[in-house]
Amino acid sequence: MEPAERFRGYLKERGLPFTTAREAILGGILATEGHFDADELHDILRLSGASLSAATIYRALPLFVKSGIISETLPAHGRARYEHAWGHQHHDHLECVACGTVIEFKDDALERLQTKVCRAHGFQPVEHRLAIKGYCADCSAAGKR
Amino acid sequence: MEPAERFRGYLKERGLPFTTAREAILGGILATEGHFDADELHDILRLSGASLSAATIYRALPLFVKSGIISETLPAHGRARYEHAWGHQHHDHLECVACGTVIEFKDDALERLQTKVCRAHGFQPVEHRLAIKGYCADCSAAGKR
DNA sequence: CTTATTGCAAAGCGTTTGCAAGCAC
DNA sequence: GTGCTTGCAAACGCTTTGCAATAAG
Repeated sequence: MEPAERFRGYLKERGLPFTTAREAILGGILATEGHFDADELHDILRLSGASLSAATIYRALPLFVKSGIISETLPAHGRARYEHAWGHQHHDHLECVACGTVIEFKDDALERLQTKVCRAHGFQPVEHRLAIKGYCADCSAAGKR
Repeated sequence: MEPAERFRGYLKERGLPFTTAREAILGGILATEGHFDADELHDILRLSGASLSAATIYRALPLFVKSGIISETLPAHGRARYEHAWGHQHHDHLECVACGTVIEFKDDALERLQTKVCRAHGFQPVEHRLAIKGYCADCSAAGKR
């Protein structure tokens, strides 16, 4: 199933309208590759001709999260950040503190160990988030550290 | 070395005064066991008789972070959070979404695997943060999930 | 035609900052 | 005394919300 299809289905299930604003925002989200925040999304929409108020974007974002199209990531600089979730399996992040690049990775052994730690504490995990900050290969080579 | 000693040393190194306000804030921080945010710290100080403005607390917190007494943790509910760092080795968190309890743990195998993942990506880690959200043993037993 | 959405502007919230008065050294 | 700190209140940036007008089904 495609994200657009899924989103329309989510709205229909709840009797919510698929407005032109929501259509534009969906397009804006799908046009981004990586991570984004509300303001960056607003800029993308402005550039693509759609002119929506910030309020509309802030009101729409939770719908996209609940429908599983995107998910919230760790906030940066005091702004909430989002990433694509639909069709993307769980992954963790390597964040370069010099250039801001985010490298996504997934390691099964790491996942298994986490499950093990949870079990040892009688803890029922729901989700987890691992972010490693440091210097990417390029910045490291360029002596930026 | 004790935290108080360390903090005074940090100030002295930079020719900064150890004011009564900073002394009170230091006391407030040491009086907390777990994690806290600026507002909770303010409350603790109010209860212990010291009456400081929020601005003073916000201005002091970076000094405590830089001196290594505390460190910033993942923000929650839009507020920056802190935890004791002095004398506490690195650890990760299990956060109960039902009762808010934070269980700290450390797992060497987990740490080693992370280092391995970084190496595989030519990434130079500086620090990492792992938070697992879910239900603690008590809440899980109480059927809160 | 009914109900939810939109834009606008105002309010909220945590955090930061300018300025005059007040301590630490 | 000199310089950094403090409190106050105003300013800030991100996000939320009340309200009247508007669009979706």
